[in-house]
Amino acid sequence: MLDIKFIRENPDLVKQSLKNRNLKIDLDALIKLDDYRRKILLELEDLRAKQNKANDEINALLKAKKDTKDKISSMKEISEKTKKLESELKIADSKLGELLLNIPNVPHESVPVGDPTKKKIVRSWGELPKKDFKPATHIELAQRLDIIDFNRAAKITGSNFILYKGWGAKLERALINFMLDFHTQKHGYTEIFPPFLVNRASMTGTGQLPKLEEDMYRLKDDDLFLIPTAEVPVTNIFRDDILDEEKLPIYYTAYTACFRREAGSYGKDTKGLIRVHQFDKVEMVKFVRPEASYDELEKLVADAEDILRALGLPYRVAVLSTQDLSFSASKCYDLEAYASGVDCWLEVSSCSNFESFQARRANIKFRKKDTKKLDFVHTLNGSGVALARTVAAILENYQQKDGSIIIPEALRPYLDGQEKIK
RNA sequence: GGAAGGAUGGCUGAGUGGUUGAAAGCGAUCGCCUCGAAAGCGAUUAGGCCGUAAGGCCUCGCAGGUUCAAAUCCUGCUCCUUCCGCCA
Repeated sequence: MLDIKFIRENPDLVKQSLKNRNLKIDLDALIKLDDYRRKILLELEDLRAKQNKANDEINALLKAKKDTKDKISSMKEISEKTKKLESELKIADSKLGELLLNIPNVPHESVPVGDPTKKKIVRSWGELPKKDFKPATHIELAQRLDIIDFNRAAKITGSNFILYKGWGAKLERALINFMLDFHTQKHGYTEIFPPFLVNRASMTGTGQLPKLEEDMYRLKDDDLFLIPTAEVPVTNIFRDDILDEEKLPIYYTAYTACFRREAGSYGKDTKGLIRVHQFDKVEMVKFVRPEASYDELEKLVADAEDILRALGLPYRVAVLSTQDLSFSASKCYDLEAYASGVDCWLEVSSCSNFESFQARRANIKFRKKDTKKLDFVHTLNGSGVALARTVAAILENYQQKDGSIIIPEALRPYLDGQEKIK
């Protein structure tokens, strides 16, 4: 979340950022509430100071074995006033806290302003595959090769779930291992295997709650949530912690399944692997010094790109515009892999800098080496990369005229040295 | 799921109503000593809010309550440990 002090001191900047995100939030009401809160706080502190003083006096009287009756009875009134103010303050605090939790991060100045069409392609890599036949979609290919069974997944669970089978299941597992090995061996990440269920505090820490509760799978009896991304458990590793500056930057990578209700997105990309309720993803998460976070973001994107290059998937990199930016992010690059069957650029990675937004919510600090003072870390995360769509791109781009799939070389060591799925 | 015990600063741990934001020890940092180090000695060593500052206020797992006054008493909750049960 944003620092209330920052909002108070930069109201116009925050208002402009809300406008750029196309959100209508009454910031003046929030500032007014904060004024009220601070006024009460001042009064209350004054009363408490009186109480503390009186306590010392009563104590001194007791020590001197003198009568304390008058003093105590005169303090009763103040005690009641204090209680009243305390409850008023509590109400104001919780209202303000709620409002603050719903203010999104301020986009970085380099982020294009406007609706999602304003996103900017900053670079691309690879040749679009040219085939002398009409490429099939991953759905057709998967069914023909009997490596994904959409119908039985729907029977077992519901629509938009995936059941991988045979070489499909193996391919999925190979991709996970390949990506984890790549990031740990070549990019210096430490591997994490976190819980797939998290509590409310964790979901609030990374910014999914309170705004996006209806997009999450929730276990009502236990008030736990299925993670929508490994970002949630991995970022929350350091919730309420103070890190040493020497330990920064910290790079973590984790495979997890990701669960998304995708409420309200019916009818959009609902076929095949493009939009599903459960998918696998290898995620990268960074904890860095504030000055370093934008350089780290570039490196993070490069780390994700390396995966797509190693897999030989043509892709492009886009900076998202202010209205496309997620709630907690200040800047985000999307990686889009081209898939020839559906003839679409598929979003397979989102790499974001959250600056101190998540760190403030989750209370993740570090102690500066020189001044010994505390400051919030900056957090970043990026997919490296999301699997279902990547599988679609691999199947479609590597398909042969006979319907078989050439396995990208980088994956062969993970697939018994096999060169083809047929 | 049942029973018992516990949660205090970076760590260990004292503290059962008022001078305790908190003893003591460890660790850490700085200084003295030393050629250098160890040992020893001395000092410093929680975070947040308000304030230019002086200073004030808050915080002893969380939330309520009792009281003039709560780390300390009461209630609820969360988490941890141990034992039993169940279980991959």
